[in-house]
Amino acid sequence: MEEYLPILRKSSLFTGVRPDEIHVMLKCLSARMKHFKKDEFIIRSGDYIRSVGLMLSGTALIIQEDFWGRRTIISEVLPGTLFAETFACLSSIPIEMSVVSDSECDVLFLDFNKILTVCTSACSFHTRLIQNLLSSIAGRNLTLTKKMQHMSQKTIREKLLSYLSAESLKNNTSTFDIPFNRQQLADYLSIDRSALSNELSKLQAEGILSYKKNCFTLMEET
Amino acid sequence: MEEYLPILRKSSLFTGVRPDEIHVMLKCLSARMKHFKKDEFIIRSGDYIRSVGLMLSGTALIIQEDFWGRRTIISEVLPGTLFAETFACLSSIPIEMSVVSDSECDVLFLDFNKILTVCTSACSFHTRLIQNLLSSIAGRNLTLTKKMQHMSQKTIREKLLSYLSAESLKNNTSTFDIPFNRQQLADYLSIDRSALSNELSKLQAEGILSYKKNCFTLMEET
DNA sequence: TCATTTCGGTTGTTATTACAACATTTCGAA
DNA sequence: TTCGAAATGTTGTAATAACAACCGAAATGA
Repeated sequence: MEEYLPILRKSSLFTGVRPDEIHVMLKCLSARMKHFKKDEFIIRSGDYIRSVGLMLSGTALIIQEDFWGRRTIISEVLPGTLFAETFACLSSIPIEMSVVSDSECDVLFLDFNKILTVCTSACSFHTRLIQNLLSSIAGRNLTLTKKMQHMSQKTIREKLLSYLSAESLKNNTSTFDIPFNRQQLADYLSIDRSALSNELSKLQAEGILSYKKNCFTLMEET
Repeated sequence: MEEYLPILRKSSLFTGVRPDEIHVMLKCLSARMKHFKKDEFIIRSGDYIRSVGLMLSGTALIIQEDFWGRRTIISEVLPGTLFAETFACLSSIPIEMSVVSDSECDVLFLDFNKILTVCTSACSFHTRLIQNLLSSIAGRNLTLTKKMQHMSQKTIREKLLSYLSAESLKNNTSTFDIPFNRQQLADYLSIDRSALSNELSKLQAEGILSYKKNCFTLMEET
């Protein structure tokens, strides 16, 4: 377990917690580690979740199956990633996706109720843990809300302007870098890459914005 | 304040809390009520939020402005609605939307840190409050994730099947009712209503599904 | 009951997008 | 520097969607 301390320290759940405290906390939370071989179910769709998972080593895939059994990979779980928090918070709803190991894995499971319930005054760190958990979920919330706003626009042009406008406001400047290359941006907005490039050209030609590589400038209305 | 007890009881924040307890809690949390006239800022974009808001009476609009100053209404805040939770959790990030009263309003503000920090053993209800807050945010998270999965599909057909498949799995049956009429479903998926109807017809003709009003049946693969 | 409105489906036209194929630029490694 | 690979931009075409206009059925309510 000791060996995974660096991973734990970097995880969103334990940010701001001193290494020596983490040790005490794991005891207090009766955390349990479990080993998985490749291609085992870590969480099975339909389960009722009472623990959050924290990937210590190895990788897993979050997978969803539709009515006809077609599988979609929702995301990858890398070391240090917290997963299943949402369904741990909503323990009355069965989880609608599976987590399957993609290599040998060590996973730490933390009982959700123990995180919530303050045990003794000595465990003051509970507050911090709860804060981190809330931040983690709220952060994802924010990410999703933003992406949704862009994606709910009808045309590629509107999606682009919605995204770039948000980036501009976030950075509080009309000139800014974006963290995506063209293909990544296209994937993020669920559009075609070449159509994206094309629309960018048009926007530039019309004087609505200008760009060079990943650096964009939005123009004030004339 | 007394008059608003029914509203508070119905709010997601106080579910599971006894009416007499709510009274004590409000004191303990040093909740403060504020009155707004129509068209006043309840929360201003760029603010750093440290309290969650709970609408007691009246309605407000959550509004966003883009780079060019174009306004979009994100949602409506009705009595009993909790708002600004996400940014209260992420207090280091300035809020990117404004809340503006759409009529005379009474709003209850609850200090976020006081909700998180357990004060005395007598205030055991903190745990419940935190649980409710987590559930609220996690619930929205789930809603957003689902919608995102449907919306990120490229064609209307794929969006529809993604949505219907999810509904089917949620209800654990291949025949189920959906809570939307055609226009609402189209709005939810950000597509055109007539195009939606059209695609439904085709899907039925192809024997992939059948429907009658809001009742749908998905067919097994032949 | 009848009148009216709302809702869902259909069709044709136009606009937008995806896709493929290819050109150009950029960048890093040999 | 030169070469090759990856990223980005451009263009044409086919597929798809939005939009408008319309019809009929169902719901509503006077």
